[in-house]
Amino acid sequence: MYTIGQVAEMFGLPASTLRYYDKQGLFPGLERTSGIRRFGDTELEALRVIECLKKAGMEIKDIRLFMEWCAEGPSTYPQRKAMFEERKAHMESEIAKMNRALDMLKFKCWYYEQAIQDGSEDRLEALIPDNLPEEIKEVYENAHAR
Amino acid sequence: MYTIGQVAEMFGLPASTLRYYDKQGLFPGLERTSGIRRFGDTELEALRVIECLKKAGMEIKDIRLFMEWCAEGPSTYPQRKAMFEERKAHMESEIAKMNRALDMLKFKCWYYEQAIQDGSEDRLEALIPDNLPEEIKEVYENAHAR
DNA sequence: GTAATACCTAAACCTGACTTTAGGTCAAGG
DNA sequence: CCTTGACCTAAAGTCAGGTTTAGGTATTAC
Repeated sequence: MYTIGQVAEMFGLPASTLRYYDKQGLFPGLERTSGIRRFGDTELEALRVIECLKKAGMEIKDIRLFMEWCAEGPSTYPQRKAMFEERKAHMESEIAKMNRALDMLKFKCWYYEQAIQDGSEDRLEALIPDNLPEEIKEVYENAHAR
Repeated sequence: MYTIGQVAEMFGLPASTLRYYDKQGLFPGLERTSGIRRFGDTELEALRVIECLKKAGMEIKDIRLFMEWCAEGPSTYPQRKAMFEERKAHMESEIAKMNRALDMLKFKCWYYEQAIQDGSEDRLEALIPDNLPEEIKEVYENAHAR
């Protein structure tokens, strides 16, 4: 069992955030001894899941719903699974979009590299979009793909 | 040249957002005819870059800085390149983190699949962390890697 | 002529996710 | 004893990134 300060330390979060999560209902079964929160393995695992679901773009109120399902027992396995499946799909599409944005960034890095060498964008603008060198063509096309 | 409504349509954004971006200085050279905004190729390209940089986790005020550099001419190529390089690195690390979170989601999907079949988490809990089947072991380890 | 559209502005409002503030309890150390 | 540190609460404040509102102009459609 850990105090709020220890958990804050472990996860690199301010204690105020943990209190806030608790208030939002993210630790349904959290115990206390004389008013003081006691974080156990359940809560540490919950926190790992919270970090994951937040990175997956989920809102606090939906994470709370998941935590409530966990507290309800086996009857909610299907809902829990469906939530993870939905998040997985969402996240895969987010990662795909980010990779496209990343290709745009790569292209811009190459572009400014050239522009610095040339001293202007003139030569470069003549290359876009059909006369790009092989080395960068694919990145450019991926970045601009619909 | 396009009106705000046409651009909104093209990018699937509300016109209010485009006005907001303009107010935040994201279209430094935007022209107007009798008060009405006229979006040209420069602004469309700016908007593509804005969407990219937003996806890369950049704040509006930093995007404005970039747009101002663009308006200043070739002397700012190095700053612009540095900004993109920094964003590229940031984004690569974000994508890596998201892939770890995704592996957590994949693991949870598998976990609940099993739990539903078993009717409880008991057998499952005995498998974690050292007796997981090959099919899911790597995903689990990646998800929990420091 | 007047009504519907599409544009404009400034300013107020909203949301999510925290963070800060102000005030209080309690145990240990000097 | 009394101060320091770690905990507690409720409530107010903050911030980014928009969105909505209220009121106005200009063009086109009937």
